[in-house]
Amino acid sequence: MQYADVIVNITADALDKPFAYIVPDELSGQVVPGARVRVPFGNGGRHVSAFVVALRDTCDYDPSKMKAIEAVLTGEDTADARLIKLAAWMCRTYGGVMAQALKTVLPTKKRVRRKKTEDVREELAALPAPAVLTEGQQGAVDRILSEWERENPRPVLLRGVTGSGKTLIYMELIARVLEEGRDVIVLIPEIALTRQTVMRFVARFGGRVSFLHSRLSDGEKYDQMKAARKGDVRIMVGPRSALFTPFSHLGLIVIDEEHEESYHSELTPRYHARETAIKRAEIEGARVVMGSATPSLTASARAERGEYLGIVLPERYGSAELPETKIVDMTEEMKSGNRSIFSGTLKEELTDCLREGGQAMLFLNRRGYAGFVTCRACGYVARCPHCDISLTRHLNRKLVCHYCGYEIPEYETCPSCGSPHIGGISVGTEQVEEQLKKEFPGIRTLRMDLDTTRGKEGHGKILKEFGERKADVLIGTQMIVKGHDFPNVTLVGVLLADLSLNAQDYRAAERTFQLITQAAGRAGRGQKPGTAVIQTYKPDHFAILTAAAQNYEAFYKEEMSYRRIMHYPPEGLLLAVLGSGEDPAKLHEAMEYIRRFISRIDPKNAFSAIGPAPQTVGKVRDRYREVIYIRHREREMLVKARSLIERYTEMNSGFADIRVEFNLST
DNA sequence: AGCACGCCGACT
DNA sequence: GTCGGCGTGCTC
Repeated sequence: MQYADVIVNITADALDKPFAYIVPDELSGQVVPGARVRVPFGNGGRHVSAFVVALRDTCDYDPSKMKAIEAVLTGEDTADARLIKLAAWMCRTYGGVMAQALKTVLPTKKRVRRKKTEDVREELAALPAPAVLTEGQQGAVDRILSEWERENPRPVLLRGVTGSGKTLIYMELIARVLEEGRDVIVLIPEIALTRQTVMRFVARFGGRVSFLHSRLSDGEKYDQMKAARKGDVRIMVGPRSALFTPFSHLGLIVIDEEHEESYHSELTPRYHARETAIKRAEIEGARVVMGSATPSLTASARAERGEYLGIVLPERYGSAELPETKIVDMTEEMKSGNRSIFSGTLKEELTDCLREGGQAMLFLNRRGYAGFVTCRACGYVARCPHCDISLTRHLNRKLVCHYCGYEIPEYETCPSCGSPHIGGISVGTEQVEEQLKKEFPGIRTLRMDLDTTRGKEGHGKILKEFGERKADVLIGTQMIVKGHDFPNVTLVGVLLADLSLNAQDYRAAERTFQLITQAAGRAGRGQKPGTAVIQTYKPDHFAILTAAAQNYEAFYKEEMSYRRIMHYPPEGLLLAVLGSGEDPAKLHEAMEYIRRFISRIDPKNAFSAIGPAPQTVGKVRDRYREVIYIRHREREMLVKARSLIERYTEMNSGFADIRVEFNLST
């Protein structure tokens, strides 16, 4: 006998679980995961449609109480049916079960609580007339439109520095798609959904545009999705989850700031919005346009191979010029006796900036700094000889590689210069603010980091105050560099540019380049020319040099050759097997078993597996976390490895308390 | 969600 | 006596 697990209705909490049904012989073969079926439900003689999420030969439910599937529903090409198809693809591509994929893709109605939505329309009077496209922007629009004439238009990757007018190009394309009677999804990183963005879209498209953001309740989100389904809304702007807006005639998906990490979901299914958008567009017959000043290496590599249409917008929009950048070697500062966080150059520039009535932003790139060990005299950082990833200090006074588990005892003195000033760095935005007030008495500062933005609207409030010139200097972490336009900022200081180079991750250089490029791009966005001061212990590192020169091509070339040598994505595929458990010894043992299992699937050694090693964050909510990386050239092989490991861990009782997840980087 | 079951008030 | 209110609880 064959049984099917079926999801009846995910809009009600109580029904949000699989129900088991008998598969009649005459329907076997047609009943497959992802299929829509008709089933009897409840004792009132009801019949409902449901989604098959799994097939099985055994059942845990009493078979005498079980009902049979009545029919397989086909031929309906509704928005829901297409989204379910997408969910089935996500399941195959990213792993996990169909029920989770369905929950991700279909709008769920939880408790509906209606809040009054804010009306921004009054503020619109303040906006200028619609902008006219420059020659370069019009050229880009024309190239995209002619690509759309083709039988199978490729996804478009638009590269243009901050201020080159990517948003204007999107809007022009959106207007065309709306004229065709088709709908549009615009994905943006959550942090970029500012009042400014909202206003620009509302000014151009009025009531046809709607916004999703994290402050909306589930009920409000559901209402928006309903409005989109009905056709009351034609453009949905929002983060990753907006990708699943149930439009019935989807024509275009825009992905702004394509390189942003927030497009990669941390929850199962661990989908990537870029790949998933391209798949949804394929199912719906829609197009994809993505843009960034600093595209991900993956996207650029695909454009280079011709899988995407790559378009470069060279000029900055308006009269603003690129900022002048100055790289300051902090090792030299230390040698000349300056032990402050601020270099002489930065202090001089800040003094000039304030005297001329300008504003400054100080950016402390703290990402990935936790746990790495550096020499404050020479900037030396210990790296793994096998993986070229910086080592992490553990509580047992050992330095460990998070990729392969290589470890050495902690240093007493710097192996490079002999200085005893080797240890963990701890600089926070608070210390920067304190120090700044000491060195510049009377200076007005605002601080923006996780602590100060926790409150409701905290982050919008800080940006608003800074925009109104209520402070001279804005100090912050990466969140201040994302897409905010302050015309009066003429100086940007990057305090420790190489900090993020030491993240325990093969993408460290890519992230550093992106962050510095964007930080420097904040200076001089209005009429005044800007200056960016980049303080670093590694003034010769290519990621810092190319970012200072705003030279994407040079960075791309160099970084790609490194990825090629190391077989890191996009020059190879990397499957992370993420294990977690409460008992660290048990977890490690289980991960060792997985590692051995991998070498058994592949005796010829076409897989290269590294690890198990602790994950970057080694313990979360009392669960220890380890990872094994598997590299292979072919995606199919990694997908196969994943399903074999999945089956292996399900069948072995030793994995009962261990949770295993997968993450494929391409 | 939607339907049954169930335990209390005013009606032919 | 019974018709109907909607509060719980269950649906493979």
